[in-house]
Amino acid sequence: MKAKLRKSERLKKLSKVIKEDPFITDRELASILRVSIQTVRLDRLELGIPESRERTRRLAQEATDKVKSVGTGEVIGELIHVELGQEGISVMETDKDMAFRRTSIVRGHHIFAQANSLAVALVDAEIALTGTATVKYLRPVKAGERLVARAKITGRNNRKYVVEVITKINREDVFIGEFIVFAVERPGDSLDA
Amino acid sequence: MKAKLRKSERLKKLSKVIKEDPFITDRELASILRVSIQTVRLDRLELGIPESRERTRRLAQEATDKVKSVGTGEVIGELIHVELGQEGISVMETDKDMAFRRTSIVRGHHIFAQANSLAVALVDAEIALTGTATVKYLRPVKAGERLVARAKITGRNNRKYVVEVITKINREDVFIGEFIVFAVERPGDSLDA
DNA sequence: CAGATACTATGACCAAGTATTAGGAGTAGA
DNA sequence: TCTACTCCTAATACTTGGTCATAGTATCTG
Repeated sequence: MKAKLRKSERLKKLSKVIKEDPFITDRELASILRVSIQTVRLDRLELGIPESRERTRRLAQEATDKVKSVGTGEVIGELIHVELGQEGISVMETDKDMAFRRTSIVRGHHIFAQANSLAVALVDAEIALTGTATVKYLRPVKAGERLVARAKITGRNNRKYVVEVITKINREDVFIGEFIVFAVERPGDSLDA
Repeated sequence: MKAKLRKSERLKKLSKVIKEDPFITDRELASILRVSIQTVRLDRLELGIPESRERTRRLAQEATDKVKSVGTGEVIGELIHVELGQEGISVMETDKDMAFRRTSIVRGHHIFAQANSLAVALVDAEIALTGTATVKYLRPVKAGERLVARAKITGRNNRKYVVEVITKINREDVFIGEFIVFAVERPGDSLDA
């Protein structure tokens, strides 16, 4: 069974190497693993790993999609309900890219980002900017948990809006924040209260 | 000179189309532009546009680099000075990807992210989590401006740290925040004060 | 020893190119 | 009108990084 062991180890190493460097070609893989190119191809086939060009293509596709989904929507998370000037709800799926690697705890600024962009989106004005924010993290959020943020405009004074945001995971509050948002005509206007 | 005009227009259209869809092949380009593949290749050569696979490769490379620069470092921005448990400075270059497209004003959560991650990094503990944050945006930040955040630990009570962050652009304050950060042994510990 | 499993080798083929050379079409100036 | 020119197309040979199928060798194992 010596060969089998060698093989399963090689398969592991193969996927590891490819994960680390998706651009690598079969030729390079062959020389790293000290086997023939054919073996590498068979191994890839067995593991269902596509060819180098396909891997690169997917990476690029994924990346451009990601950029678009972040850059195009002005709101972080998915807006599932909005009553302009009143209230709104946004949902955000968290993943390990948002978290500290050691603990899998989502970094605070992602939760803040969801809440902040929702608060800003609620204000019915050409341009709205956050003036101040007071937030509290009630419990750590694990990567993979689904954040539901509900925001309400609770006060208004001229161009100044008070927005309260509560973010929950399965009905449990995990984050609460108060945002003072300003509707601005020309950027550059003072943000002082 | 009719042909020349047609050509220069074609070149423009070529780079435009490629910009919109970097994955497109010469064959597809040829049928879109109603010329032969050879012409497309010559045009690309003239414009210094690499082949489709190379373009994809670069896209993927760029994307993975970006992901790494965000995901690898636990701190948003570049840490240029840290005295653990005392103070630290981080610098972040802003760009248009961080801003609202219409106004080029950097979204608040990016500024928050820099300050928050710096505050957390200052705490000398295995795991540190933000408990509460109170922040104020003093003036809008334009894409391209360089943010310098300086954080100081101003108080400590057992596992609870008070960190004050001031973010400046050329000595002008643009953001000020107070973060209460908790040093936690086991994730899941209460975050209440 | 036979048979299975693992590995290597070979050859035909493909996509999407590069690089080069050659030739036809239209146009502009002498 | 002829010539020279650019522009476009075509044809050919070669490259990379593969797929797919098929055959041969090595090695272990019952």
